[in-house]
Amino acid sequence: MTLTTSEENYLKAIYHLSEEGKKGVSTNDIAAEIKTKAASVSDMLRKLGEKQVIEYRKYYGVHITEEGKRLALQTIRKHRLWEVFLVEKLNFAWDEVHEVAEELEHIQSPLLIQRLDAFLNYPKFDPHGDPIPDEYGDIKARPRIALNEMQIDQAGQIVAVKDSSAAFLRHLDKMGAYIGARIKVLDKVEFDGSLEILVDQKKTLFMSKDVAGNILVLQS
Amino acid sequence: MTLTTSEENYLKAIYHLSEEGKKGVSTNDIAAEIKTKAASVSDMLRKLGEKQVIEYRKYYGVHITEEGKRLALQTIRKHRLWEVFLVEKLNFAWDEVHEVAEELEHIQSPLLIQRLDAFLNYPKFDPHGDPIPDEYGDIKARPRIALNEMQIDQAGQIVAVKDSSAAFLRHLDKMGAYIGARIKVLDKVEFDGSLEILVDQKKTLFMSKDVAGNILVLQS
DNA sequence: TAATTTATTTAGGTATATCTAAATTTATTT
DNA sequence: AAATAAATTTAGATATACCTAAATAAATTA
Repeated sequence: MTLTTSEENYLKAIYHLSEEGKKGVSTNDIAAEIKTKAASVSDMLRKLGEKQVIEYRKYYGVHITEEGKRLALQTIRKHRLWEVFLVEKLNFAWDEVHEVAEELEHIQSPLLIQRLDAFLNYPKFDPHGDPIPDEYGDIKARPRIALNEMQIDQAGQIVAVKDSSAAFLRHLDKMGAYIGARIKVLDKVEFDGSLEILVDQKKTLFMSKDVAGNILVLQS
Repeated sequence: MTLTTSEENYLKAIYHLSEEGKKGVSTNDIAAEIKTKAASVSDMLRKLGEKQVIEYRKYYGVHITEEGKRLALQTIRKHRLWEVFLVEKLNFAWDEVHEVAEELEHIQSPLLIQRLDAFLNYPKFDPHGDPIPDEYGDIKARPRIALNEMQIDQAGQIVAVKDSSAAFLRHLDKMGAYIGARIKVLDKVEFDGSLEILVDQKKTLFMSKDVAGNILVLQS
């Protein structure tokens, strides 16, 4: 079973949307994710349904099949390995890699990915802290908590963001935080839920509850 | 001006065919090079003509324009840089890289290529000994020399054969030589012009002037 | 030079992946 | 439960990049 670039992109979007809620994924949600029109999505869902990578019941959304999940995870694996390469070897900033990885992930060569994985020393997480599936699609989970849910005096390391848009990543950088930073919650303001954070044991900064809710921390 | 993947492939083929003979490139030659049908080529030539990357006169073949040459050289640059990456960093054999590089060359990101170039330490030649154009399309020529024209004690690497018939390649193999082998000329016999060659710093062999004349070496 | 062969182009068709607009189904209100 | 709103699908177009078969131009041969 081989998929076109476009089919891979749809399947990846469906996989990501499936992970969020447990229910079926809607046509409109997919259209928003892919930045295309609902009519185009309907067309593609019929095709993906015929290829058995999703279960498609007209008007009732889709569920990804086991085979679909396997294929989506392979694409995700490639995307994240390329991101590691771009950041660690080519000195890209971690907020510059997404678009290029979006292209690189569609290169078809199992040998290439196998060798790239070895060259990068079998990384388990990408520069955004997201786990890299192994060649069988297995993911090493790492329990993460949203920063706004941490208690005062708790410490940890920023490992991911929920919304990884360039805009948000830039904002994070501007504040003085970054993925990989070691942080500690100094205070939580009762009034609006905002937090005072110590970064790398030297810099303190304030962030809103919403920003903190978008940051995932590995507690230590 | 941006070209589609397909347009880039046609332009690259036209560039390569242009380099061989100085005359216009024919529709059928392009079809053979791209492995497509003449009718498809005619369609594409009209399009490339409109984009001014070739001069197209119906029934009389095409000539590449300066802009077309510039774009073709950029694609060739990307292709060859990726080949270097695959061989030097991912341990691909030099004869395994072409297909993958054929895909990688179409990734659109000037920054990526700039960084890749730096990461590879600005290589001037790819693993086949072909020169890598710089970002302005300038090529550092390093003419390949026939093995029988080398001087005693000169060293290099076998990068190609003029006659690539199965019979000749079998003979080469039987002698203990192969494309990619590092060689050194130990002696040239005055009597018949035959040569004594050291292969991979361990094995010596003799070959006739005619055989040596069919082998192209990249001097080091 | 006329006839024939070869090369090339045009005409018309297929498949993918989009789109807009209209039709239809499902969900929500009143 | 009927009316309305929202979501989704279908119908019909467009663009790319192919294809085969037919038409036509150019080159070659008799």
